Amino acid sequence: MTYGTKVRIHEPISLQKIADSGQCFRWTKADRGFHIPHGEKDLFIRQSDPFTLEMSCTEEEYESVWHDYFDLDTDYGEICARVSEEADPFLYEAICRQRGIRILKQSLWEMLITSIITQNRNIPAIQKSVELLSEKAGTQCESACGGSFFAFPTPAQLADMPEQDLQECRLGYRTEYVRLAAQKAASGELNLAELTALPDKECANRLISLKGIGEKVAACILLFGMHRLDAFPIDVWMKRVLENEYPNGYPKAAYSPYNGLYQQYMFAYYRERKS
DNA sequence: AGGCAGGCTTTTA
DNA sequence: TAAAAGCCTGCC
Repeated sequence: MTYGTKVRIHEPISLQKIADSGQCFRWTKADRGFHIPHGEKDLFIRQSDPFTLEMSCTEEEYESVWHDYFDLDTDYGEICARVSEEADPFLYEAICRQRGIRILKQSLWEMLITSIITQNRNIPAIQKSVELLSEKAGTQCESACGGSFFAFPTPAQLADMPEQDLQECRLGYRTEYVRLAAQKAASGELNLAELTALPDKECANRLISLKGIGEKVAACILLFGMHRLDAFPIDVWMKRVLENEYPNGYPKAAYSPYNGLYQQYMFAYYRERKS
């Protein structure tokens, strides 16, 4: 593998922390770095220090695709600096420890399906299902390494999967949820462009009207698929955080419009600390 | 109306 | 055997 493009960025990033943060399920370890499928392109990336990214793509592709994928135009330092150590020592510590996390700009469709799949499952199991779906229904694409990889299936590809193939993706009772969402997206009944135009609350409600999507999954889709940084998913880990660290209430209003971003630091910190 | 219990596929620890 | 980035249905 050749890493032809080297970029210096202005604030620290940690690929490892992003990989562990539970927002991407197709990253795999490769060559002291990671392999990342994204649409019909893929990337091999590694870092020699917190400010240097080495990538397999051309500079042009970095500028047009990957710079945005890693959300490098958002000033995380500024957003984190709003949190006061005196007022909120727990969040402050979480941010210090998890510095380098970013909210990736992944495909909305892929995040919609992936988020449905996450319910009641652990991360290795989620990764396996997403990979199986891609292998069985996704387009085979040419990889930057010379081999090939499978893109995440489009709505039509997913909707057209033979029953047998879909069953083999180990989705359990979520199989029906995935199929229904794919059929609606393929038919146009669910229009992702229209969804994107809705304000947070309406957007979440539209998603919740789909079978298999509740409040938590809808929040994940907003945060990870639409980059709505205020969306605040409360899963079992965040429930523990809120109960144990904020017995007198969490100052959600004060942290708008970045609740989702702060949540990501707390989620990662608490999970790491307790496991 | 809104809250709660029980069930759900499969994998992992 | 229980828990896992939860949601749905039925019941009260």
